[in-house]
Amino acid sequence: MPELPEVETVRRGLEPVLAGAAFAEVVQRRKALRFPLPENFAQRLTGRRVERLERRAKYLLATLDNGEVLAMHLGMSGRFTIQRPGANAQRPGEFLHEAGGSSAHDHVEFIMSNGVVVRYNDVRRFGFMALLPGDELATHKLFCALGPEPLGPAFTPQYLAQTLSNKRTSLKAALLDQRIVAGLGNIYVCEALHRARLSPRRQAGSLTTKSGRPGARASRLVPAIKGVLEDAILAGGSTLRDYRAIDGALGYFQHSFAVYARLGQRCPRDGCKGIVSKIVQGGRSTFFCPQCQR
DNA sequence: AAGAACTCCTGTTGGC
DNA sequence: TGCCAACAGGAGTTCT
Repeated sequence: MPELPEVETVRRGLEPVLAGAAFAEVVQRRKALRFPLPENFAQRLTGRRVERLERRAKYLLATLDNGEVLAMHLGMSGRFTIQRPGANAQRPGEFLHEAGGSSAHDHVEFIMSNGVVVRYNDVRRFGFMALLPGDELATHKLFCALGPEPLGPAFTPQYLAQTLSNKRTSLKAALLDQRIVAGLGNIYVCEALHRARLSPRRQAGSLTTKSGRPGARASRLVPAIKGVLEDAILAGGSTLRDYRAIDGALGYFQHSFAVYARLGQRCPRDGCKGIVSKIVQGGRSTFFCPQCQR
């Protein structure tokens, strides 16, 4: 479910309640999510203080006062909700979890020293949590192969053209590959390719010119990716089905989609008369405008 | 060895 | 209305 903008929105919501607080109690309702939860998970967290909450790709990283890092991935349907101390009555229109009390698919609960209850809910259980030594993060198998942050300075047209050179897979599949660039998912790849006027079917290696320089296409694509992500973060992410920020707020970037989930509608690009198409690539739906995306 | 297919899981939706 | 197949924001594993 959540891609980089949604995870970043969750991070910004959780950071004020987690950073500086300690785990007073940890409730673990099942042994495993996608993978087994860490051995002695609750015991190892209890009493630890969270020093900071960061994001890498689609991971949330809570650095603890003993040097360990709690890494959390939301998978497709994972979400965090918070219950503030004394917030018992459900107010009209309020997100269910804000009313307090756990519900089905709440798999982990963090009761913090500041009285806030943070719940991890994940219907499909494709998410997972790991507890790792901080100094081993960079070399851990979950993180060592991740590509650069798309919003970071290392993600440049030069980097992308270089990395994609000779790749025969589709541009769509390449951008979903977290080893190439880390944090994009199905929605934002579709949207970025539309902004860059590039076909999702184009061979990834075709971004590289004969001279090996980035060329016009890579030079359009990189700013398109950054722009889409920045706009989506400003909008609090996209709510398709059930994604919410931790306070229950809806993202609203879905209202700005140019192509995603807009099959059959007019391409919104000025002067383009195309109709949004849908194809399947690697088992995932791709939305694009065959008219202006080449 | 790159690239594509399959897999995990539950809930919702759309077509008949 | 009911039933059932298709599909959903991800990504590790297994195949070809």
